[in-house]
Amino acid sequence: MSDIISKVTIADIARALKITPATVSRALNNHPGIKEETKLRVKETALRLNYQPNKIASSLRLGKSNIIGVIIPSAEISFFGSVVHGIEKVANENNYNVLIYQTNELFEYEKKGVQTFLQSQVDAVLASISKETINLDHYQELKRRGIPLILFDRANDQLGVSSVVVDDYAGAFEATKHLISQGCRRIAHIGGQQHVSIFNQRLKGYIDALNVHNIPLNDDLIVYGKVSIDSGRECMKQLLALRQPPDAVFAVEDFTALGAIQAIKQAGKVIPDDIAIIGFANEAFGEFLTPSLSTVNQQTVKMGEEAAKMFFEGQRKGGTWLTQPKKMVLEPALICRESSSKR
Amino acid sequence: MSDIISKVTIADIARALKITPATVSRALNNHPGIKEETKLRVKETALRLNYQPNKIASSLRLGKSNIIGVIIPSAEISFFGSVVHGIEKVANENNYNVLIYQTNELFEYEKKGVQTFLQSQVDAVLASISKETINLDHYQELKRRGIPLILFDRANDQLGVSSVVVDDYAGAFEATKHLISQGCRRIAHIGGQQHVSIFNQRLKGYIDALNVHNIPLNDDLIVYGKVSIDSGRECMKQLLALRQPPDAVFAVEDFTALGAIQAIKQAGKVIPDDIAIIGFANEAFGEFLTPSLSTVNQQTVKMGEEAAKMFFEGQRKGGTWLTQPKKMVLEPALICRESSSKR
DNA sequence: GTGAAAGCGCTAACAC
DNA sequence: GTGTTAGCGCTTTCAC
Repeated sequence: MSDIISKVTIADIARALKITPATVSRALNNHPGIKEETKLRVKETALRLNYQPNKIASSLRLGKSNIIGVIIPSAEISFFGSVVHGIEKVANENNYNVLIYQTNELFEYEKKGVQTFLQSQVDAVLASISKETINLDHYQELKRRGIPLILFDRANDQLGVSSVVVDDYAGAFEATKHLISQGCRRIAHIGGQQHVSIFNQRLKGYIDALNVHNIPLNDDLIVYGKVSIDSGRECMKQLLALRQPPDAVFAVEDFTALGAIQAIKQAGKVIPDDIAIIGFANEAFGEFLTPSLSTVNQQTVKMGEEAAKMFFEGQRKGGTWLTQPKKMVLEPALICRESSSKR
Repeated sequence: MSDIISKVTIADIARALKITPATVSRALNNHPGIKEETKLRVKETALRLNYQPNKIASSLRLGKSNIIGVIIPSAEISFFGSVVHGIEKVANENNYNVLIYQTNELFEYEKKGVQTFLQSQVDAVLASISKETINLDHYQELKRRGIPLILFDRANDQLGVSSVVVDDYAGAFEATKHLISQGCRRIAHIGGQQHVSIFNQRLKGYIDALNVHNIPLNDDLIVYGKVSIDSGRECMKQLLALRQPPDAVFAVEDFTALGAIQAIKQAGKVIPDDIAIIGFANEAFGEFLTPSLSTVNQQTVKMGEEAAKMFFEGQRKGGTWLTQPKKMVLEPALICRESSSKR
């Protein structure tokens, strides 16, 4: 019954048509200088025999795999899922596949990811650096081998590679400004690890927005956490314990904001009346919360698309490492929902 | 400056040590019958030259790619993200990589996914069938080629392949029973497309739970939607428009439940007091809603792990298509949160 | 316009 | 315990 079909190769097609494998290969690849008629006959036979090209063989021969390796901290964070979606879209349009490696925010896994991709002979690596990572040598290895590296979101300028990021500073500035416009004056910030540049930028945006609006900076109102629900909750508790608690919070991202919301509710305070809050990232859950969470949208799909496009364009120009690194900065967009809208 | 290193191959190591490539290959693969000393020298040199094995070449030679192809409807649904996580875990332990293909619930993409995987020479395909798919011929093609196929969650018995599913019937039964235990008597069900077996099973579980508890079935209280937030909202509106609206709703999954919640709130009714509600799938957002959403947990990570394990076990026994298909049924677990807990 | 032949990097039979 | 040789399936120079 279920006979397992032996694989059909280019040679089988050649035999069936009494021509050579070389001609079949050329015909299938629409090589100019192959008679139209031959092309047709080859393609017809390929279809009839149910031929599927062996990409592995082709990759070996051509020295390129048509695979993009993507390194992300976690697929559970919808932000990254969304970026990957954008990457996949552009990749598929260019006949590329995408391999994903999750680092779980761990440096060791990140190193292993690069290694895996090296062995898999990916044609490029698109990566978002893990929060834990400080040493960047493993990425240098890609450079030594001439494999394009493009960073997105969690970028790093020292590597001298192209990147697509969102203007975190501007996003933070707008978010803070928005809280000010709602009448808040004691605006707290729950920040993240300051060696991660995006988190540092958001802090700066917050500070400058206060300055511009002549609101004195208050050290008590800035706390640093580890960027997670739990950490957000703990940081908020600290803020609530102040003799004079804040009337608004700008959280470094949405999960942190979520934790903060839980702490605020637990303390019996009302959002946004007692304390207004805004996050960053536009995670999927934000719009479903009660009150719904104000946040900053980062154009995730576009970020992925642009990162992938950078690779394909660099490829056309002969190698990303040879051309000047480009930095693309996407404009963030404020999303005002209930959690920050005072009447 | 940035010299691009030419690739180091097995031959380079051989040359450096004045031995043959064959020996190097064997040494690197820990072949028994290679002197320990040789192995050491080879590995040392490999490290020194910064050698990275070329998996593509190895794959071509061995006729296996060490890649598992995974077909899912969407990575945005955290349910699938979570299953993939489980698959990746087991895959990595077995030195395998995972390629993901998203179908966006579209039949055409599903076909294209299988095709892509065929060309990429994946060693196995793990898939969850899209809602739109009825024709299953593209999966037969995998069979013809002897490529193991294992289904998860959205399975189909006609294909005669192994699968890992959750006991949807039992989950639905428990969910409904729980609503009954809370004192609800007019329990509605917002169902999904009935040709998708998991949705059909959930309907059955709902019906039987009512029967067992002597609650008469009421056709008005069963509406069918397309399993999305919007559809959930619309279906709920229908139910609210009844002369006698329900006092509880069992939604076919969490996004549907979310839409229903929005409609209930909009109508000015209180959850769970006026209408209790429970979903299915334990999506990430459920615990953050207000009120938090009761639901049924499906052991997603385990589902992925088990599906992957099935492949590796079948591999040891010489081909999944030759052995009897196995069906693994995971037990769902009720998660009671606020949306269904009457005082 | 098509054929012949070599080779991408690796591994496995078969030698000895 | 290691070398020799051939070949996985494809593409591409060099012929003619």
